[in-house]
Amino acid sequence: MKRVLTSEVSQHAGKEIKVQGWLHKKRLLGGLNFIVLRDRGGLVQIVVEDDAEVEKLRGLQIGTVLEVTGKVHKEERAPGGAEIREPKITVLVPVEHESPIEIDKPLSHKPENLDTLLDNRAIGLRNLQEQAIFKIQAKVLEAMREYFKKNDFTEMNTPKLLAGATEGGAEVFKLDYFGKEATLAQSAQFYKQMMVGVFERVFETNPTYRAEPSATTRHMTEYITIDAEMGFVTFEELRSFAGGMLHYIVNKVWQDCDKELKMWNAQRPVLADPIPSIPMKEIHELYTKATGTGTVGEDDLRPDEEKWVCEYAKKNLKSEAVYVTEWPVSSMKFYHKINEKNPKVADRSDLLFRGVEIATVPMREHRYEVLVNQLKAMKGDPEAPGFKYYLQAFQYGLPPHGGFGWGLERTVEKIIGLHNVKEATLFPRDINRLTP
RNA sequence: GGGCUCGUAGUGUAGCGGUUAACACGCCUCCCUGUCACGGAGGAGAUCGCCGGUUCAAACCCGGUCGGGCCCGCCA
Repeated sequence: MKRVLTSEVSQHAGKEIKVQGWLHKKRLLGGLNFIVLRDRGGLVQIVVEDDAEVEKLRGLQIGTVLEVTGKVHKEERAPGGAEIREPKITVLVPVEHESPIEIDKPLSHKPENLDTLLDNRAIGLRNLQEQAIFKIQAKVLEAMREYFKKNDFTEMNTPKLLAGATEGGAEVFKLDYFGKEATLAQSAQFYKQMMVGVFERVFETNPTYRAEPSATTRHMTEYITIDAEMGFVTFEELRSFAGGMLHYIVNKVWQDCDKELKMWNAQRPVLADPIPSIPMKEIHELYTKATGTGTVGEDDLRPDEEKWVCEYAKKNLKSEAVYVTEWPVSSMKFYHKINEKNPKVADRSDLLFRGVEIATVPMREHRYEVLVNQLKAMKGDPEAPGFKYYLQAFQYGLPPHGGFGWGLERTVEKIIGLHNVKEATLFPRDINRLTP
């Protein structure tokens, strides 16, 4: 007999079927008993009246792997409108140990309980509500891929084992590479720019590694970056493209993930089109005026300031996402493009969404000589292995281009309304966690 | 790296000097023919993170230590 998925059981009313899955819940009432079976399609209720069948489950815990054959009945009182009766139960894999965490009701996501949640991840993820986070994550990725493909991007994969740091700033992980020192990629930056010379438009969705000793709700040492780069593009076009992607993601997720979003009571974000922009200087002034905390003159936004400006944009600009523009050159990377009209600022925008930065969206300096000079000015050696091959691409012709690095887990966290990026990561890695 | 906090049955919490450490969920036994957070009766399960100190007496106070969390810095 062919296996039927729980989600398709109701289509087999009146027929004998076989289902396979995990014991999700036992409700033993006595003469009439209900067990709930979970498979990739969801849940199905099985009514067990035969004592001998009930007895097969004695001592077996949630998680036990079962095969059940029985007759499908349309039944209004059953969840999903159908159930399996007169079952013959076969225990495929008995589980005798009690589950370390419960999987049939919402798990605690309180910060102080995160350790339990993550230590028992393999079991906890069987919880339907936990699964929903990652179905939404998969949908976000699907939406991004679709959006890239519609815009004629080529998907690629660049190496994560590197000879040297790809850019200044973030700390890198160092490791032994057959006696030489290698690093883990802290960004696909250089490779995606090189690939502009090949495909014009490229993207990848791969891990990024940062050895930052950060212990916050927004940082991990390994996370997925959606890296994109496009040639022959103006700053305005680039910003419009990235903003369009957030719109596309939200539309897609709210179209396809209704059930999952409801499990978390996720509220659809209000987004203006185009995503509004506020220069950093103006944000500092507004924030200082509103809170009394003096940030005027600073070359970055404080975390609290990022939250504040998102609230401000929601209230005044009808958008829960906002671009921070006109970044001072004092905090720019050597490969960023300095604004042609105002040399005090770089052509960079950070996309803030519901209080956190989810993407950095800058233009790159594409002129070889200018780029080398900017590198040297920041004490970089153009001959170093980390830079040499990167610069080669420019020497042989790269058009004006720009791109972005977009944090997948932060995006999912904020779409759902979670409070820690680790909640939106299957097996998070941070300064305190390397397992499971 | 700095600051502030928290470690009590499998899980989530209460207790904050004084007999046997309490409650909920889960687990075990029994009852229960429409449950769906089933209900009812009973039961098992905790050297109160660890080490030391103060005290007649420490889960509780003090010091140290280990492990978390949150914020800042840094970063996406």
